[in-house]
Amino acid sequence: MEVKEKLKKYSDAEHCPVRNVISHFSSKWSILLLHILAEESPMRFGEISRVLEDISPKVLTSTLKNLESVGLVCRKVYAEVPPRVEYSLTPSGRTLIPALAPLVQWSIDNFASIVGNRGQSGKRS
Amino acid sequence: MEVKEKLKKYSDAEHCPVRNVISHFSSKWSILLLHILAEESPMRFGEISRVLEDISPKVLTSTLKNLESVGLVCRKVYAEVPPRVEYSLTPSGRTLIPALAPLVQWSIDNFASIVGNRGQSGKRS
DNA sequence: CAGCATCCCGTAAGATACTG
DNA sequence: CAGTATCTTACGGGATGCTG
Repeated sequence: MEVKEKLKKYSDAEHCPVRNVISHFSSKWSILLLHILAEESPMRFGEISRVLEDISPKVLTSTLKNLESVGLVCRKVYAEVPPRVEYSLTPSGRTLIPALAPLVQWSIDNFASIVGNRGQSGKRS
Repeated sequence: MEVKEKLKKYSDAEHCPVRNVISHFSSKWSILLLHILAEESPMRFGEISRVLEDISPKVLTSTLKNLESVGLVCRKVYAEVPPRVEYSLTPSGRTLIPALAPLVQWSIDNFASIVGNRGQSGKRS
């Protein structure tokens, strides 16, 4: 198939798998969150909050909900007092991690050159 | 290193390679654009516009600039009348494509289940 | 042709306070 | 503890019109 045809087709977000999928975990914390859960599951809400110390509960909630809605994360509620909720990766979520690995590696390898002299030298806001 | 330490470190966007890198091409058209240029380089501004027919010049410009600023795309201006500008992937940009491939594949494989019955059946706006 | 300038909108994301 | 509610800001993205 012609490149142009293919891309014309994928210009429509609804028909582009990559965009459709990426859009779901390209939010600020999604990938980080996935990797946290990949290495340590299950985790409780508060635990995650403590690790991602800069995330607000609201954002964490929405990020988790988003990931849950696309079946990457599993949310398990325990009817206890005090309440306990545990998050973990779904099988589907687990398969995403290795698919992401090369990209992560690339990012690490190219981080320096991408950021240029930022982050490399003493630059810290 | 402890997972938590690692993630605490990466919570700061500036120290997280993945987020830092991904943030640059997680915009709506970036990946599509990269793949277009991966298959057909160089391309002129107008050519790209025609392929990505839904993109506005402004957004295309900013997307290209963004990709250029991180060294993924190369912009070549020809001092002619009428002006001609050609865009192509940099070597760095080319290495990104294969790193993205597994993710793309994963997206394709999991597209259906992610979107659920949307896009599968007749759903079209 | 290849943009830039400008205005507008929707949504991600942050801060803060409150609750089952 | 695990969120929700509300407000506010920042930015991506789109539309339109203009220019070197």
